[in-house]
Amino acid sequence: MNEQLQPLKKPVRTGKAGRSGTQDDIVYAHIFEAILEQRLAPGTKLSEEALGEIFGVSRTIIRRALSRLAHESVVLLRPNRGAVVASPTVEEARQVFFSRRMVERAITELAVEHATLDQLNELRQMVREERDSFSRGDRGAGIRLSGEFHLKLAEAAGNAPLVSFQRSLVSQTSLIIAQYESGNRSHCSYDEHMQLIDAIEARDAEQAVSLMMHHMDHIDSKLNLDEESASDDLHAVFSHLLKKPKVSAKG
Amino acid sequence: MNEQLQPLKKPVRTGKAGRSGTQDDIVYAHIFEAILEQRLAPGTKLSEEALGEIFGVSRTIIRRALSRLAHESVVLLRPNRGAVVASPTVEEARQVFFSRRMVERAITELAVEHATLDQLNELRQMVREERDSFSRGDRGAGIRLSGEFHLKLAEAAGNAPLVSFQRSLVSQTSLIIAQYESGNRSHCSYDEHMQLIDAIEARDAEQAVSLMMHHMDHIDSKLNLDEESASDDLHAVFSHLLKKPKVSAKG
DNA sequence: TTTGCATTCTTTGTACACAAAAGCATAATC
DNA sequence: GATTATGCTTTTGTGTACAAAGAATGCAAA
Repeated sequence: MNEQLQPLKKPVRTGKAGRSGTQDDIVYAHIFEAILEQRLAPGTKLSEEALGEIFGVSRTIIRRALSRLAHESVVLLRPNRGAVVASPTVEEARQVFFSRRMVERAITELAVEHATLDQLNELRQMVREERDSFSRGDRGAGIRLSGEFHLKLAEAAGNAPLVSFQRSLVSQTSLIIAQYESGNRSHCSYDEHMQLIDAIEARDAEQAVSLMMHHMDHIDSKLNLDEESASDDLHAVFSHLLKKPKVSAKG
Repeated sequence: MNEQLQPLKKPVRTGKAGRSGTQDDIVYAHIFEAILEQRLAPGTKLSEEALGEIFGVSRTIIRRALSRLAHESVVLLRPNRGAVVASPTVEEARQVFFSRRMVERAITELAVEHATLDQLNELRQMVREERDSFSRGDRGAGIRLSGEFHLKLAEAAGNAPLVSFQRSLVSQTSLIIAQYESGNRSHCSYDEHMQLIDAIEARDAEQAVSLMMHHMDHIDSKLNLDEESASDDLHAVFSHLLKKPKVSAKG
């Protein structure tokens, strides 16, 4: 209980905000990152007081961060019961993927029209970082960077509502991957990301969309959503009843 | 300053929540309704203290409601500067409409597959209410009910992320209509809504999507986004600089 | 032993007080 | 007379105390 971070150092990268972080941005980013990197398992209870102590801020800040996360369906906010890390069911996962296909298609088409060379080079840089993460075995960072790639692509498409929706979808997708990805098949999406950028730079809409749809298929096929989801499914079904306050920060 | 509602009576309809309202739901719904019905003009400053006094709750509740509205891009939350009713620019309006076309197409296709007869009858009931509002000259309620129709349709489609995105888009669309609709052409969408329900009930996907797309065209064509947006545009451009604390509750 | 109830304890919900930041007006100086 | 600086006011940001709602535990009765 008495382990506490020195008051809010690491700004993390909150996406793009120039002012890299008011306090709640920082808390938000930390919790989100912890969820993505599976240091916080689905179903884990997120006590306001405990988090406040850990981050050295009051419950007010924590509450705002949790509220944002809840709006993106990454945590579940139960009235009078507090927040838990969301445990998407198989059906919810399917719905997220359906929406993502729709959005990614639109984003790709818009990006072919609007993405600047600067933006495409930024995207390439992100893919390199993603590849480095996987090659040094940091799966959590890899998943996070892969998500940030798709978010950056949405920004390059230049449609604000789509960006906002995509942010929510990417967050949920990351959670789903963390929960359902079948073990050892490494999540090596960086190659497909690179090809996608090339097709966009060539302004080849048909090819770009085709690559994106295949990319979605590949992500999909790595998950246990369809067949063997029996045991995992059972776990997912009951995980919101079970309370396992496994705050797996190093003991 | 000393006019105050008796502490939070009218629950409004917050959408579908069984427990029809914690305090912030009620405040949220009231402010949202006021914006939709143009009792709060774009650019209007939303002071936390004033609203708290009006609704008889503390700033904490107001702040949460404003935060939700900001997440839906209905109000703009400027750090240390407070909240104002959003003033979507022409470009932002175009982006919202682009996203809406995409989402409405998907929703229509899903609704053809999944909507139950009960849901379709509920939708018909909503359209009747919408028609009644317009026929008794209540344009604000009409716009709101029209938006709620599209939201209900999204729920009938059975995809949670789409519902959430649609909620945000509908809110923004209502704001855009309030800001840009060219005067006297009454917003009589209820007829198209009825035809749409019929096509969905007939499970005629092609027809339903076609109707929906034409419906979008019609909404679009009633707005001043394309040509004559000069003066209105100027107003929109500067409304975030000007401060006009026109809290148009009856003085 | 098990089940139902009551009490206690933990955790969230709300209000309020204080601190800090931004805006405004006044005044002084160039 | 215009412009800038400074302090004054208003409004938001944050922390904290208190209230209320759930959950857990223990005791009693069947």
